[in-house]
Amino acid sequence: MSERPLMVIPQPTLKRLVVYHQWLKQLQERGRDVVSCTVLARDFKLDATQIRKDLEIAGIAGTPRVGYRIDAVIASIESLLGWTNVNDAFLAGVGNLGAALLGYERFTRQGVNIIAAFDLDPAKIGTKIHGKPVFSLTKMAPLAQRMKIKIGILTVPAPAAQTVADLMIAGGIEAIWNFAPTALQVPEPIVVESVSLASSFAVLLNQLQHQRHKTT
Amino acid sequence: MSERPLMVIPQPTLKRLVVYHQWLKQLQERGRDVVSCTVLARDFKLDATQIRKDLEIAGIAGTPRVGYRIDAVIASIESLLGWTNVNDAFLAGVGNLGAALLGYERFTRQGVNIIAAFDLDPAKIGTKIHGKPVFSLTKMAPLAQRMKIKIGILTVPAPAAQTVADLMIAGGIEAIWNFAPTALQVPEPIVVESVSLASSFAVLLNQLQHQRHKTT
DNA sequence: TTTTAATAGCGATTTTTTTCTTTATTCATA
DNA sequence: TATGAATAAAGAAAAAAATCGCTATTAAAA
Ligand SMILES: NC(=O)c1ccc[n+]([C@@H]2O[C@H](COP(=O)([O-])OP(=O)(O)OC[C@H]3O[C@@H](n4cnc5c(N)ncnc54)[C@H](O)[C@@H]3O)[C@@H](O)[C@H]2O)c1
Ligand SMILES: NC(=O)c1ccc[n+]([C@@H]2O[C@H](COP(=O)([O-])OP(=O)(O)OC[C@H]3O[C@@H](n4cnc5c(N)ncnc54)[C@H](O)[C@@H]3O)[C@@H](O)[C@H]2O)c1
Repeated sequence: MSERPLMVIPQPTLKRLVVYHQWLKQLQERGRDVVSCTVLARDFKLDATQIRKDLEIAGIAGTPRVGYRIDAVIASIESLLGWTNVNDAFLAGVGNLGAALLGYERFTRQGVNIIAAFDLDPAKIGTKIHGKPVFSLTKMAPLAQRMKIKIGILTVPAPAAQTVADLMIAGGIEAIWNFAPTALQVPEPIVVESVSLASSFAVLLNQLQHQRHKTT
Repeated sequence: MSERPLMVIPQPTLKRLVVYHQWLKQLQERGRDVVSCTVLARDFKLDATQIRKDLEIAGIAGTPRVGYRIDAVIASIESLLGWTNVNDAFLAGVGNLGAALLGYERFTRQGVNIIAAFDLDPAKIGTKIHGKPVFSLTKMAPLAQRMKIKIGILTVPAPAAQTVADLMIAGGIEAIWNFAPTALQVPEPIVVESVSLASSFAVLLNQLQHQRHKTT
C-alpha cells in the first residue's frame, strides 16, 4: 500500500501528533487555515520548539512568518499514523467500558473499526450493541482466523484477561489493546499496548498536590 | 495528614508504580509473598534495573537474594500516591464513557470517589446511574462550591468541553481529568490531565507496523 | 562452616527527549 | 524597494530517563 520508509518515531512525539491532529481538526472547523507553533504551544502549554520538532519528525514543513497549513498537517499526520486505511478489530468483554468503546464512532477515523464483539454473558450474546453484533467468546478465535483480524481489544475483568488474550493469539491476532489492569504474558511477536487510566489519574493527583504546595 | 516530603517523582516512574501495584495485588491474591525485580521485569518486559530504580524512588527497600515484600511495596505505593485518603469528584457528561467510569468501583481504591454526575439530558437528570445521582449541569458549580469538590471528570463531547471546564473552575474545582479530545484553556493554578485513547491506539498501530517489518 | 548463586544497591554511562541559541526565510509596512 | 517583526529551521546544549557495570548482601547448597 502506502510506501513509507517506516522510520522510528519517538513515542512521545507520536502521542503528541495525535493530540495535535484532534485540535487542528477543531481549529479547521472554526475556519482557521494556518497555525503557528507559537499558537499551538500556548494552547497546549508546551514548548514551541518541541512542537516544531514533532512536526519536523512527521515530515511537515512550514513557512516562516506564517506557520503551517492546517490541512497539510492533518493529512501528513493521518498518513503517518496509517489512519488512511482502517484496521478491523474484535472486542472482547462487552461490559461498561467495552460498550462505550463499541459506541465510539470517532475510532473509525482513527484507524480502527470494531466489527464484532464477544462475551460470555448469554444475555448479551446474539444482541447488537451500538450496531455491533455480540457473539459467544467461543466463536472469537475461529472467526478471527477466518476474517484475518489482527487487532483485539480486551475489556474483560482482569482475572479473565490472560485467558482471553490467549484465545486472541490462538485466533491469529497480532496486537492487543489491553484495558484490563494486568500484565499480559504473550509470545514474542505479539504487540500489547495497555491503557492504564489509574496511572493517568495518579498523575493528576500528584500534580494537584504539587500545585497546592506551590501556592501554600 | 500523612506528612511526606513531597519530592518530585518522575512521571514515567509514577505511572509504572501504579501498574506494578495492580499486578502485585494479583500476585498477592495468588499467595505470593515476595517478588524480585527479575520476575517483575519478565512479567512487564521491562529492564530489571528500571524497576529497582522505580522502587528506590518510591522509598522501598528489598533484601538481596529474596526480593521485595509484596505487602510492603503495595503499602508504600498507596501511601506515595495518596490512595489512603480518597478524593471526592464530580463527573460531567453521563454518556457511554461517563457511565462506564461511574460504574468502575476500583477507582475508590485508587484515590477517587465519584459522588455525583451532571448532564444536560433531561432524560438522565434525576436518575441514578450505577448508584450515582445525576443532576442538571446548572447545579454543578454551586454544588462543587458547597461540597468543596476539587476534582472534576470531563466526559462531555469535545465541543462542550471548554464550556463545562469553565463551569468546573467557577465551582472551585482545581483539577480536571479530561477525556474529551480537545485542548482545554485553563488559568494558571488549574491542573489538567488529559486521557487520549487515540494516542494509545496510535502507539499500538505503530508497533504493529514495526513488528511486521521486522518479520518480513 | 564455606561456597555459590541470586539479588538489591549504587554510581557511572548512555540514550532519549526537551530546551536553548542562532540563523534564515517570509510577509507586512513604510 | 528597504526595514522590521514574526516565524520556521537547524544545530548545540541541557535535562531527563533508561541502562550498564560493579559491589554488597543474603539464603541456600555443599
Ligand atoms: N469501567 C471503567 O471505567 C474501567 C476503567 C479502567 C479499566 N477498566 C477495566 O476494563 C475492564 C472491563 O471493565 P468494565 O467496567 O467494563 O467491566 P464489566 O464488569 O462492566 O464488564 C466486563 C464484561 O466482560 C464480560 N466477561 C467476563 N468474563 C469474560 C470472559 N472470560 N470472556 C469474555 N467476556 C467476559 C462480562 O460478561 C462483562 O460483559 C476491566 O478489566 C476493568 O478493570 C474499566
Ligand atoms: N466512548 C468512548 O469510548 C470514548 C473514547 C475516547 C474519548 N471519548 C470522549 O469522551 C467524551 C464522551 O464520549 P461518549 O462516548 O461518552 O459520548 P456520549 O455522546 O455517549 O455522551 C456525552 C454525554 O454528555 C452529555 N452532554 C452533552 N453536552 C453536555 C454539556 N454541555 N454538559 C453536560 N453534559 C453534556 C450528553 O447528554 C451525553 O450524556 C467525548 O468527548 C469523547 O470524545 C469517548
